Amino acid sequence: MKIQDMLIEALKTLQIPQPTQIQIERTKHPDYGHFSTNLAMMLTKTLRRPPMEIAGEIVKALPKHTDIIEKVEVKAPGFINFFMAPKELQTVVDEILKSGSNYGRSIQGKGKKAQVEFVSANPTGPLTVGHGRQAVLGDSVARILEWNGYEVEREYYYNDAGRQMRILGHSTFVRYRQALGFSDEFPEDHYQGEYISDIAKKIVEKYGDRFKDDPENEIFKNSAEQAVFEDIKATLKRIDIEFDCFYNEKSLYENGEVDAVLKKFEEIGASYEKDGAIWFRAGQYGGSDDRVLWKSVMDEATYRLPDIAYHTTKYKRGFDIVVDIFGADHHATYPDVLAGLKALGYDTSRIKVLIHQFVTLTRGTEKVKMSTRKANYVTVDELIDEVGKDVVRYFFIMRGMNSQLNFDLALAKTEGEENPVFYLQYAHARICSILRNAKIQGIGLNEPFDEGLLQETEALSLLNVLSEFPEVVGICHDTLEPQHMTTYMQKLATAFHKFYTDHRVLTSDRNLSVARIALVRAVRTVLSNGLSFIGISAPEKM
RNA sequence: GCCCCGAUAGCUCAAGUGGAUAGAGCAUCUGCCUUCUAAGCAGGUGGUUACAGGUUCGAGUCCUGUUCGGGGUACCA
Repeated sequence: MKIQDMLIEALKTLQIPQPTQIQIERTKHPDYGHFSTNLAMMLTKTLRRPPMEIAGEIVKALPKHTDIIEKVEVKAPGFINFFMAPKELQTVVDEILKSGSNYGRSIQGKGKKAQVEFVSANPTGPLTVGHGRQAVLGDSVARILEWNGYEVEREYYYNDAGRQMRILGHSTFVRYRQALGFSDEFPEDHYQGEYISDIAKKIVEKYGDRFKDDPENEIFKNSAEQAVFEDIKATLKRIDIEFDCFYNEKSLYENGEVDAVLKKFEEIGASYEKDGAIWFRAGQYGGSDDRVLWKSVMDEATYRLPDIAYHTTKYKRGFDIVVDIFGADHHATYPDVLAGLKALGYDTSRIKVLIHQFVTLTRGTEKVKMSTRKANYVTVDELIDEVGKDVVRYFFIMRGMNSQLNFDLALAKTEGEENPVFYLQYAHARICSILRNAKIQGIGLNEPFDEGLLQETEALSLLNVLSEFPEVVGICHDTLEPQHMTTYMQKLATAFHKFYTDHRVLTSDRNLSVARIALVRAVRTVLSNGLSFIGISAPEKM
C-alpha cells in the first residue's frame, strides 16, 4: 500500500525504528479523511513522548505525493489522517471496468483445495428453518473461499443407519398399513409429518399389500430415505445450493477407515478397554474427559469414532482447509474429534469449526417450538414460497452467526417489499435502466471517458466505497463471516442512491454523461459481484 | 456444578485485528416526483452499549465478578 511506504520512508528520515506492524484503517467519518493510522500512538511507548508531537514530525517527514494524497492532518489524540486526491480515487473506475466480474477476487487461496461441510442433516424429514440458516451460511462460506481463489468442494455428511432412520422406516411401515386400511395406531414418538404418508401411498401404488406383515423390510426405510433426500436436494437447489459430495457414514465401515482408526489408537496407546468398552484418552490430546469409542452394550461405535475416521478422510482427500459448520447443539462434539485427529498426528489447524446459534421462530410474540418428529416446524420450502429465494438467503446471513436469529413469521410477511435485499437490487435495476436510456440516446457504453469529471462530493465518496470492495472480500476470508459483505453492500447502495438523487447521469453535457455512465457501470459491476458473492440475483428490472 | 453463545434505540440487528462523533431497517414525525425507476433521497424523535469493577493514551470490543436468556455437558447423533 502506498501510504504504508510513505510512512516507512518518514520513519527512516526521522531515524525512528519501524514497529512490527503499521496499522492503516479506513475511517468511519469523512472528517477524518479516507485512511488513518495510529502509528504515532503506537510509538509513544517506545519513544516516551506525546503522540501529538510524534505525529507532527511524521507528517513533516512524509514524502510529498500530491497526486495521491491531497492533505494530511493530525488529530487528537494522535491520529494521522490521509485525504486522498480525487485523481487517485478516480482511477478505480477504470480498474473495475477492466476487471469486470473478476473485480475483487483474491488469489490468496490459489492452488489450494478447500472443503466446506454443512447441513449434514440425516434424511428423516424436510429441511426446516433451522437447517436453512446452516445451509445458507455454509454455501456463503464456500463462496467466500471461491472468491479468494480456493477450489472449493461442498460436502453433505449423513448417517442412514442410526436409530432415527429405523424409526423413520417404521413410521413409513405404519402409514403403509394405514393406507391399506388397517387401523394401526401411529406411535407418538414416530415421525408425524405428512410426507411419510405420501411415501407410504406410493409403496401401496407400486406393491399393493405385499409387505403388510413385513415391518423389517428395507423398502420402508429406503423409500423414505430416497424420497426425503430428493426433497432436500430440490429445496437446496431452489436457493442455489448444490453439493459436490454426499458422504455416507456407512462407507467408513465398508472401506475400513473406522477399523484403521481403532487400530492406530491401540498402537499408539491412545485408547484402552474398561468395563468392556473401548475408551479414547481424549484428555491427553486436548479434549476434556476420556470418551467411549466402542460401546459394550450394543457392540457398536459411538458417533465419535466414525466422526474421527470421517475427518481423516478429509486429510487423505487432500484438502488444505476444511470448514465444518455445526449448530450450537453440536458444539460439544468437535473438541473430541479434534483431539482424535491430534492423536493420529494430523495438523488440526487446517480445520475451522464454525458454530452458529439457533433460529428462534416466533409468530408475533408467540414462540414456535420446532421438532421434526412432531412435524411442527416451518420448512425452508415454505419460507421460499413466502418471501422468495433472495430474501431467504439474505435474511440468514445478514446477522452474525453467533447471535440467535429471531425470525418473526408475521413480520416476514409484512416486511416483504421493504426488505433490505430489495434496496440492493433496486440500485442495480436503476443502473440498468439508465444504461438502457443511454443506449436510446445513442451514447455508447464503452466510449472513452474523462474520469476527472467525476468530482462532486457524492461521486468521490461513491468512488471511495467502490475501492473498498476487494478489502471486504479479504475481511470475509479472514473471518469467514459473510455478513461483512451484506453490510458493505448496504453502504455501497446508499452511496449510489445518494449520488443518483443529487446528480443526473444523462445530462446535456455529453462528456459528463459519458464519464458518469462509466461510473455507474463500475457501480453496477461491484453490485453484481457483491450480490453474486452472497448468492443473490441482480435483476435488470424491478 | 462445569463448558459454549448472547445482552447495543420502542422492535429486529450492524459496528475486521481495541480507535475518534456507536450505525442501519422497522415504527413515528416533517419535507422532496411536469427531467435517467419515489422499492429512492434529506431531516426530526429515539442510547449511561444488562450491571459492578479492572487493564490503557483510548473499551460495545480485552480481563474478573454478578444478573437474565439460549445451547450443551451420555456406552443418543
